[in-house]
Amino acid sequence: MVKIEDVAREAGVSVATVSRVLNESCGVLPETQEKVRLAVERLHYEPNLSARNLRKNESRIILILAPNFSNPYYSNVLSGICDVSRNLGYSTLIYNTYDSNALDEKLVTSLFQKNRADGMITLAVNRDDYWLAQYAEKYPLVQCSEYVEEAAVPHISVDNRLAAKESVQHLIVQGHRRIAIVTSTNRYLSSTNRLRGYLDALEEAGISRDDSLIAYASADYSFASGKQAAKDLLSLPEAPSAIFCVSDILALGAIASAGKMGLQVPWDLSVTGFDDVDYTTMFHPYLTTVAVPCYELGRRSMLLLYDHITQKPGAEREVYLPHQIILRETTAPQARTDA
Amino acid sequence: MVKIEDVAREAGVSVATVSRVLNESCGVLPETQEKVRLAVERLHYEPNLSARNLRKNESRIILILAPNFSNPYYSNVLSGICDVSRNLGYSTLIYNTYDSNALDEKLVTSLFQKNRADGMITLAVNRDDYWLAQYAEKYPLVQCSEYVEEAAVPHISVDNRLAAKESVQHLIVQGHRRIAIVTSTNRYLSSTNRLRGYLDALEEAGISRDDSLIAYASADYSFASGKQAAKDLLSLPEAPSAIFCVSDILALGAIASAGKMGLQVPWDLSVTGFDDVDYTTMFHPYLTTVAVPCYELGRRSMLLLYDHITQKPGAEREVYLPHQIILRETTAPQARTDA
DNA sequence: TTGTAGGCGTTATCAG
DNA sequence: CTGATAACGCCTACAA
Repeated sequence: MVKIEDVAREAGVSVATVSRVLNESCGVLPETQEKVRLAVERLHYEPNLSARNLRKNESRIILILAPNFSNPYYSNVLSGICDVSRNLGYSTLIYNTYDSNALDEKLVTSLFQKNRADGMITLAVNRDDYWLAQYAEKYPLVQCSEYVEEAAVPHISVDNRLAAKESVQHLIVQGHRRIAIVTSTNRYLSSTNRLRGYLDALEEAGISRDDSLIAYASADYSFASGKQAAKDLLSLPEAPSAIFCVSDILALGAIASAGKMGLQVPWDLSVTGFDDVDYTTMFHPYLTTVAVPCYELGRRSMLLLYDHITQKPGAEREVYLPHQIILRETTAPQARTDA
Repeated sequence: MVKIEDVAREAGVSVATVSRVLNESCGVLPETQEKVRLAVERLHYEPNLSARNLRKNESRIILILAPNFSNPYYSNVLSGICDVSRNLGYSTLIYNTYDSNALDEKLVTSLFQKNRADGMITLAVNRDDYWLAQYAEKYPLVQCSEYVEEAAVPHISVDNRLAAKESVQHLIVQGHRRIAIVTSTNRYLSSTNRLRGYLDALEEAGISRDDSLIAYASADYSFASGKQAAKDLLSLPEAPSAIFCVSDILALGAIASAGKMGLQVPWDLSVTGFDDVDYTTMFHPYLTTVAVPCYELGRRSMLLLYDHITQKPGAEREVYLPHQIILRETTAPQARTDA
């Protein structure tokens, strides 16, 4: 292993000078700098990060708390984070939280005390993970997509409530009155807010709430659970003519269920999803959904975290990125069988 | 920050003793051990990893070189790696290689010289990434799924050639003679081997090779490119009655193409995929495919890497995990229109 | 069984 | 502008 001392000898200067050239390059004669650079080249010198980190008391590592990445939503967010962090000179350490819950305060705190990470981005905190607030006072933290409403901790997401409302309004405009929702039993704030948005839309349109039209899929938005939830809904004495699903995969499950029960989407049933992941346009009917800028969400999270790590004055604490309602083939005006 | 010295003072022993308890626990009186443990508890002491790593010349970090994780195949492998590495006391650093190619020797080597990682697992090397061989002489490395055939570098995968052969044989048994393949323009060994397996099966069955039946989809197995490749194939004067695709997503694209051209799968066309990712059973017809044990592949990779890091004598250098042909709804006996 | 002390490779504070 | 040197927090001979 070649170290700074070797470079100093090779360049005929002191280690201090080498270090200066490597870091700031300020206050060193251009010719001395050149000598050092050449020596570094010749020896293929790379500074030892453990030593540097020890000395500077930093790690240049960002911790990412992510649930099962198989969800394409998360993989896109991850890409965004990784791209930015690399540009900023950080490495990204990924901790699998296995579809939340296991997200343990002690584990996380220990990683920071041990000086393993300079900051953290969470992708799927539960709305009641209150411990985060206390944690954020001590270490740089950004919550991406999901966040704890009551805690004043930096977060970045989409306006889920508004997006859901707009999506349901589209259904209402199409003449639907019996509109169901398939949400999830997880404890994500997004699920709550999408339900709120759904109710907002109904209320504004003067449609009274019917709790039998609120179905719950599994915590991890599994296809099977979406299928089951839709089946239950469609088996109701007064079945809905439209279903708003809080995730694309759930919507796909709902469509499958409808097909199995002999219902044609969108003619017999309208379905909408959320997120706009790739497979929404892999099969007909293409899914009407809400596009969420996953990659951008990731990118901005890292940028925001960096502001907090570097203690940039006036760093934002709350960012909402624009969403977009994408009309495709799974919604249609209600067939007027009643009224 | 509480350090080992504080613990020593609190416990009334020397730092050496504390260190011993923390690491080996050998040769320390049980009662002394207890004193130390209590002090650690009281002070919430966590050893500083930078310092420890500097001293022990290790990082306890594993580098994972992965392409776009949005591919569910990779996310499952990743889960397997992460689970094992955590148990082994390693953190996993993920480097996005953006659908290969950018996998740069200099970048990787520098990460090791800098002492940032103790070992590396690659998920998608190209079959001609020969530099890996030299690299592997200096640093622990395991290639997962894809590997460089000519290089004697540890790798773990599935027997792609055999699996492909078996898959095509299933088609042959069903009476198909004009069997096409949709492979990819990427430089993965798996693509090559699946093509070899396809040819093996044909040859063994006495079916002569027809290069017009070999189509190439995009390097990243995109749905759109699968669609296009299938379209070209089906537009042939003598169209194939079965298509073997080297990836599930490609197969889904082929099915979409067939549908668009008025062909019913499996009655008018048989299609098979590869990998068995989740969405193969999200839409009818469910895909006949080859199941690859992704999670297990990841798990075993990390285990193998650990053997190499710890220089376990007789650590394996070549591991093949069993695959499984899964018959579902996209293959059927050929409709005897010819012959 | 336990303690003392030197050093891992850097950076940063001083003098010069 | 440059060089010597003291930390950073930990582990591990070696000594007791």
